[in-house]
Amino acid sequence: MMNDAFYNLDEEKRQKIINSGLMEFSNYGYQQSSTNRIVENAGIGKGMLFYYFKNKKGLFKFLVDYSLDFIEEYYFKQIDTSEKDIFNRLVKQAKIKSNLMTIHPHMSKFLTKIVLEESEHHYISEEQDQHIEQLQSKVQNALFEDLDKDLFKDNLNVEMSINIIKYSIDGLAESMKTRITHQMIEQNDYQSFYDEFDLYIKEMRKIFYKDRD
Amino acid sequence: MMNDAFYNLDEEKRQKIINSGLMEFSNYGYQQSSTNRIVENAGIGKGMLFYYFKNKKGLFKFLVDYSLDFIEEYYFKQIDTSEKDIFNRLVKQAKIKSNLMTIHPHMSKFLTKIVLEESEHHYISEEQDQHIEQLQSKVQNALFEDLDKDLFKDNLNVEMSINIIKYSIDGLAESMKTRITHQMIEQNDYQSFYDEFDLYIKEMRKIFYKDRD
DNA sequence: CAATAATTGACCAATATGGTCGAAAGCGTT
DNA sequence: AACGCTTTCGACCATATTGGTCAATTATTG
Repeated sequence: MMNDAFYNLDEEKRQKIINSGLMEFSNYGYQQSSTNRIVENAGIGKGMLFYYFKNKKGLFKFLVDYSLDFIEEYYFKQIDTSEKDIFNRLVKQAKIKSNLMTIHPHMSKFLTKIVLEESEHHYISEEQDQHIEQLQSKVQNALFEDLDKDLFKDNLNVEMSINIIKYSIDGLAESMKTRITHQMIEQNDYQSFYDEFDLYIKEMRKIFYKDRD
Repeated sequence: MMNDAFYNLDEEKRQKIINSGLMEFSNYGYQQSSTNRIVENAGIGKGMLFYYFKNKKGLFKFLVDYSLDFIEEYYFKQIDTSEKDIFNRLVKQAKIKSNLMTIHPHMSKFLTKIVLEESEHHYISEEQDQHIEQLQSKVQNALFEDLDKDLFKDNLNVEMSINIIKYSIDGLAESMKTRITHQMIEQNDYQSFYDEFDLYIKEMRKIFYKDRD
């Protein structure tokens, strides 16, 4: 599936190739993706792609494995279920997600695509499919397992409340993503977003959690 | 942009062509879309597409106009701002959305694409761009204008609450979309979803609105 | 310097692209 | 049936793109 040569490449070049592949596949899907564009964006000669990976399918499979392994390493090693407060946990998770975007801007979209789109499944092996399922249930656990339900107001349905909180934070993060301006990226100034985010968390604590005594 | 002949087509055929176009463009974006696939899915000869519309760009522009007009007609004529209860309003809006999916399964994705994706904007005229903006602000109004804020609990920030409610309903609808099974579609049985939806609405009323006396 | 590894891009057959056009078919009028 | 007009088709076109190959070149190593 992958030549040793690729493994021995210097990290910068490897990452450039990986990023180029992730971007292409996440933008176009497997079929419509072009190996020509991939090598162009990666800044390597056409031949190398087929030297490192024997063909297009080999590259795709490698990227699936790479992404799954990366997420497992990067994402789960940072989340601890000892945190019993759902807000702390979700905020931390949102931060991890946003950090991931700076390291691997296209991995998130790539993974979403291979998980959701039926058509991509033809190019994913049985093992990889199992790996994906296992990962998904791990996410579910990491988010909802072992929370302190006593923090919630007594009259609330905790499970529903947790979902409402999760949807809200996701929606809020999504809304912020579309509201980011070029100026903010250049100046690396996301303070107003952090502030807004904190305000919402505070408001939701007030809504869902018992009043502090 | 469009031949009269297309206008005089019988409705079924017209819709098949429109749907085929919407599907293609929403799945692949303008550049990657194939006129060959469009005519194939529409069940017409290649020549007809360029007889009705003079070229690919003409078809695309027509679809943009058609979709914007359709939404304006279909969507806004159904929403009334006399409804002062945010939940009633949002639930109605969710229903309209889901009805739209049965009439024009790909229009929603098509519109999302032309609104969000930078690349598609090259193929959209100035007028159309203005039409889009105007529509977006109308949506904003239709959702949030003229609500009865007294229904909310006194200690809540109403604006934030409304956003939380909106994100939750969107997230819930999205989650349900992915959980739909083939079986359910065949049997046209969405009762369990309606029930679940109602439960969430009831819970959120409890959370955000003052207790009934 | 020789052997080996890494790298390139011109090149390939195959396919797909947006678009054309001549021919045929339909259809209403005379 | 003969006419003119509109519709319809799909073979066809030049051009571009596809995934993939490979002879030739350059770096690296022993």
